[in-house]
Amino acid sequence: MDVALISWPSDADRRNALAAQGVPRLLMIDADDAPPTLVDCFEDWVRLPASEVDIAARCSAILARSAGHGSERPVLDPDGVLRCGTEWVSLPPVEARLLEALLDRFGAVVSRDALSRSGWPAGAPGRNALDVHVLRLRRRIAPLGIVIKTVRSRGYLLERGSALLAVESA
Amino acid sequence: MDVALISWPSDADRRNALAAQGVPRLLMIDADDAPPTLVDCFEDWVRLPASEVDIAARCSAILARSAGHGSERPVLDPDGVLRCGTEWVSLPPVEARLLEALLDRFGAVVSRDALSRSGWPAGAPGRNALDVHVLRLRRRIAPLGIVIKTVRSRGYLLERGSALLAVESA
DNA sequence: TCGGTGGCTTCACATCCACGAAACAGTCAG
DNA sequence: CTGACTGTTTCGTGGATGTGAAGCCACCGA
Repeated sequence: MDVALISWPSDADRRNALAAQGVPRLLMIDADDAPPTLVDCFEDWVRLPASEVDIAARCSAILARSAGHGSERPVLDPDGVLRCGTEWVSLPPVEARLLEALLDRFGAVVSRDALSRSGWPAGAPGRNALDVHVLRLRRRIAPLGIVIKTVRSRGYLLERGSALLAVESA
Repeated sequence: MDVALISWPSDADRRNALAAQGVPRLLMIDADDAPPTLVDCFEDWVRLPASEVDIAARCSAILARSAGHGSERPVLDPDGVLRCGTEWVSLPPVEARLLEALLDRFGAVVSRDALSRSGWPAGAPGRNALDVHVLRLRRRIAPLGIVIKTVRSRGYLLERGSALLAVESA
């Protein structure tokens, strides 16, 4: 695992993308810019110019934090408990299986077919069941700051929500 | 809650003392010194000279991180006395054994079966005995700010109550 | 540009089962 | 005898899962 070095605020998009996937980041800001508001425990910033030593120190501090902390990526334990940060929710069996499939490809698209097979290994019920379960799953995991995005006609994609990130760091 | 500003490395003793107490710290180091190795999530550092804005930004980042760490675990004496903070309650034999099992996996799910085996090593009585004892246990430990959460169809989970955490940290 | 259509979202039910809770009864110690 | 501890029965409530149907919206074709 490595720390991503990001120019701030010019590379804000890349930062948000990496944050959504829980990748550790170091934001590099210029002398005149305002310091960023950090979105999670796996982020830090330095003001340029900075020495190699300082940058390396901050990178290893981030990694040390993420090691002791468990990742900011959500974790689903075998009992159907989804944890993210200090919060957790319990997921009923079907939704747990669906989320597991999404989590295996965190940040990437999972097709409806693949999801359906994960949720109902013995064969899916009605076509609409998946939609409804995704809806319920969305509402259940929303408090954890995790979001299921729709990729039309391709499938679904799991990532960290952006709205809640702002709240958390406030 | 406030962040302690500490000169580094000259005030190392004070830093260690505060770290032991879990007080958030910001280490201020001079231009030529090597960056410190951070001991926990509640610590950060800046290189002097630094602007007010930068220092404030780092302080609030520390505070944001510290939200949600550190939960105190209750302790169960061999004689069936459960202590948490300054409060305590005494537990009857069955409930003590149940709580012991929950405590062994504090914060994680314990299945009803496992609980049942812990509570009645010689074989469980009726199916509902467990429900009733969990109910009684809940009421008994509630004053200590400990909560048994139900994870439907999976088991139970012991954790600190959220309401009391809010009160305590206020 | 105007409909249409497929794909997704959401709601309203219906069913089934797990768990919660009360009320009651038996046992044992002080 | 009294009260704490334990176990059982019983009933109610709410969660989990599926289904049908209505609504929205982007996109495609005429």
